[in-house]
Amino acid sequence: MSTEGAHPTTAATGRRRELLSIAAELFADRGFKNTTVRDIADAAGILSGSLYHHFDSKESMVDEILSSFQAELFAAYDEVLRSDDDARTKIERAVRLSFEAIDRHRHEVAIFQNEADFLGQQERFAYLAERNAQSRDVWITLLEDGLASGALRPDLDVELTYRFIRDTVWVAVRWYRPGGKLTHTDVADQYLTILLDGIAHA
Amino acid sequence: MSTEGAHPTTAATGRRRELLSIAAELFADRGFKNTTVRDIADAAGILSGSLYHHFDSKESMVDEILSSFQAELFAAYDEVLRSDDDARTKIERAVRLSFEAIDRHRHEVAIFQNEADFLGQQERFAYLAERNAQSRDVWITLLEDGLASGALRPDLDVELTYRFIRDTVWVAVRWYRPGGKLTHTDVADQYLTILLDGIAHA
DNA sequence: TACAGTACCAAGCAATTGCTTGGTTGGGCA
DNA sequence: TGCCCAACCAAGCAATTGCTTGGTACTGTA
Repeated sequence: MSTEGAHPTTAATGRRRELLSIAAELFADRGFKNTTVRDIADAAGILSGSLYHHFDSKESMVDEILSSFQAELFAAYDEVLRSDDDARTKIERAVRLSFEAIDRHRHEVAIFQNEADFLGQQERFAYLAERNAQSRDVWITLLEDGLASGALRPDLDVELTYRFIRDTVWVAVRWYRPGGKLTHTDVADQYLTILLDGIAHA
Repeated sequence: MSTEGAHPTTAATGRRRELLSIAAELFADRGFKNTTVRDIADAAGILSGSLYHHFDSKESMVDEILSSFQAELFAAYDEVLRSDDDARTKIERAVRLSFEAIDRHRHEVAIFQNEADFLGQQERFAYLAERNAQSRDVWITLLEDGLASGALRPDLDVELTYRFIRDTVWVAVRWYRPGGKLTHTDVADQYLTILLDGIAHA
């Protein structure tokens, strides 16, 4: 009868986490709708029905994958916001933090990128839209602080710049692979260089 | 027995085009796998079986949608490449051209962005990967010309810059809506400003 | 040794899916 | 008038889907 948190049985038994990880990889690669419970079970070496010993639906699997990832991510954003770094440093930290999330949670990021719009239509996943709004607030705040402090050029359209950064950062999940030639720090460095100073010759 | 072209009956009868347009919107909004032939038929006001009078499979519908769009897009790229504009102008034109494509063919762009990876696994859609490579060639050429002519800053990583531009441009299809407050030209202007000169204060 | 709980299997059901088949309708043309 | 043909309907089939049910093997604990 323990009812703390959205996922009462999140006290992962090990196997549960393992299955979620397998599911996350498949959801990220093929899409949620395009992954069958039999696919997941096959990858785990069990029968599809056995999944329902651990989870009560395929939906609750994505739900748990996404919500636990989001919780971790937004905790990190909050820390940046609450720090007393200057505006430019905060922006840099927020960008680096995002690439770090891509490095450590590619499947979760990919699922969110690909499925949030569609899943968000269901009431169960309404928190996805809330998180989106929350993320926008973070960035708009950072950018406005940057403008106010003179760190950013005054002719920027804040809303459009926010979208530019958001899209640019997260879409990297499509090609970035941990363990590849480029570390997530390398990518963040280059992206920040372009973002802050542009590609044109000075 | 006419066998010219990949789609023998592409000589659109009007109704055919109409059905493809309806399908494209649904594919873009819900995803290919997530759109049923009954969804398409309902939206068109006919029964699902009647679709098979016009097309021989759901797959051939996306196929036709994507391949005809790609043909148009790459013709436009070619024109930029063959022009005698300077390097920077060519880059600007290529960016603007992409936003124009998003404006005029949002559904097609969205489908390509969302489904290309998955569909590309099938032999039938191998041309998607080829087009991707072709697009990369275009951009790498433009960027290297820009570096050679001194229009771009010499410390740029060409490969990463290519990805940066590609991702940034196409991902805009997720939020851009024709007829909204911002025209595609507005968006292109702002994006080019950031891309070329960065967001930091000079 | 008895027992409880976790992790799973074996079989199958109801709904949904893409697609097929054989027929009907109505406008254009000779 | 007779015919054609594009466009559609009505019904349904086989496969796939998410999920359920009733049971079994194994492990740790008292």
